[in-house]
Amino acid sequence: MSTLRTRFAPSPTGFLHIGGARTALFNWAMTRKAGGTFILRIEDTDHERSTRESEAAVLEGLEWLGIDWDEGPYRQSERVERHRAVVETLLADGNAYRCVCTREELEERRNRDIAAGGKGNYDGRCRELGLGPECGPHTVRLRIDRERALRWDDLVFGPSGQEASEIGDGILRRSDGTPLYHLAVVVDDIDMGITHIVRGADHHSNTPFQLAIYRALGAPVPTFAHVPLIVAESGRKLSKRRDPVSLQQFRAEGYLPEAMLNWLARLGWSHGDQEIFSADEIIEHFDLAHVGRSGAQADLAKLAWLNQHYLKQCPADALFAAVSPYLAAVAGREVVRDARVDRLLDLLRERSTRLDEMAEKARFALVDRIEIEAEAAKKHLRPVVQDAIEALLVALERDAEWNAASIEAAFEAACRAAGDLKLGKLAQPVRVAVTGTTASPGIYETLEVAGRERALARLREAVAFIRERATETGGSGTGDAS
RNA sequence: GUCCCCAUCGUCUAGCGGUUAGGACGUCGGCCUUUCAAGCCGAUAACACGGGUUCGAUCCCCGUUGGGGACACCA
Repeated sequence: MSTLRTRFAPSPTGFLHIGGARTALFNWAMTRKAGGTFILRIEDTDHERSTRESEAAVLEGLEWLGIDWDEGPYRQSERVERHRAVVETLLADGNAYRCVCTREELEERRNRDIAAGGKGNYDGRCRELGLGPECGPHTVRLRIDRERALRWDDLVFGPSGQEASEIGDGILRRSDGTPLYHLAVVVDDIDMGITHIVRGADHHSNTPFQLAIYRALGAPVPTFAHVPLIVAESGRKLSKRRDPVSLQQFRAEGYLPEAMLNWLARLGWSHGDQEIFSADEIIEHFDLAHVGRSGAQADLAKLAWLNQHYLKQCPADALFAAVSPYLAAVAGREVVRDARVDRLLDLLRERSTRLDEMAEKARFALVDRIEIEAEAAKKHLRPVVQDAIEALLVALERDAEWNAASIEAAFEAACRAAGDLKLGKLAQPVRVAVTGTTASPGIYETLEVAGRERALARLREAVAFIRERATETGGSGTGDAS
């Protein structure tokens, strides 16, 4: 057991998004590899935006991916008293001071400073005033030692940080008495004994200020690693409106957790030429040293490929469990698993990238009535094939076995009876008649899996359709002539 | 605007001074073939630009350009 302690600290202000999921994954993989302790902490100090529903969504998302934690979930909101006490200590020992500047004053001075070519940092007006608790409405600011550089060696970005003079004395506590995020995270991370902080690169520039808090508290500084952000396919920041970013959404669309995990892992991290990683392999090989420093675009095509890969090698029972809800949605009823359904899924897994798509392709074998695509009917259900279909019907009606081999024999007989018709000429019309579409598994398998009664009924309907069509066109044999 | 960061095929990336710049997804072509897939084979395609350093730069340094992030009494 190592002493490595990490944490994932999402704020429950919506769903778990893929950037957060990846951060969690990296933390988890690193911790599991080292045999450390992984802590989950919900940063819910923003009461306006935090909800219990999204907290549940976050936990659900992690569980779905198979990311487990050893401690927590803790809630930051439960620790506010501790945060307040820390601010008092800081105040008492002179590492923090009260500030009575109002927002308006602050903004005005800031603008003036920028106009004069300054950086717009807090000017330190209240820094040496020695304001006491009775000074009226006030915030509490950290007294940053301007002589000491705020630098650290980032495990991903390398030497990082800036001069203390580059940042102003930040606020630790609001005038309403509530602590700010920066103070809360640092205190929590210290109290929970976090040794390695792996988080999104959006915190890279926040780190100097947090470093200053660690110093003021006299606490050892943990090791930091900032992971580059995931960007949209447009190249820009992920947009909740335009881009698919919610883990729940991917899940609903029928992506397998294995595929999701694999995809997320390879987004910004690599291990030589290897593309396929199981959870165990990620743990075995994960290394922050091989996390890139540039942002990664979410490549949905790659996800689709991975998903099909996992679909293809999924054990039958697991596959059924995963598609079952989608099958039910298409069938309009619970679909019971049997040999025929397993066979169907085996045929479909090579033809689908997602579970919802797979269920849709299974429709012909699940429902009694299907719609024939107009275009397909027009092109394939023509008088030329009427005789052949009728011959096939005769042969199939005699087929009691009803498996791919026996059906194939029936097709051969029908083609012979129809004057040595080529199989292709018959297969496509039959496919359209039985599935309603021009694409499906092999024709024998398609019939097998559609079921004997359903297949025969649809073929009879097709014959009726062709007859009717011949009449409509005046019975002049237009179809035959073409 | 200020500060910080990033930069290899369309995308994810390998590379850590000397390589025909590799892999994967995608795309395109071929094979297979009763459709669609899958599979197999092949092709396309990159070191942003300009200066240095060096015998030699994708790799090290500087600048430019481009992109991203942070600058709240949000987290």
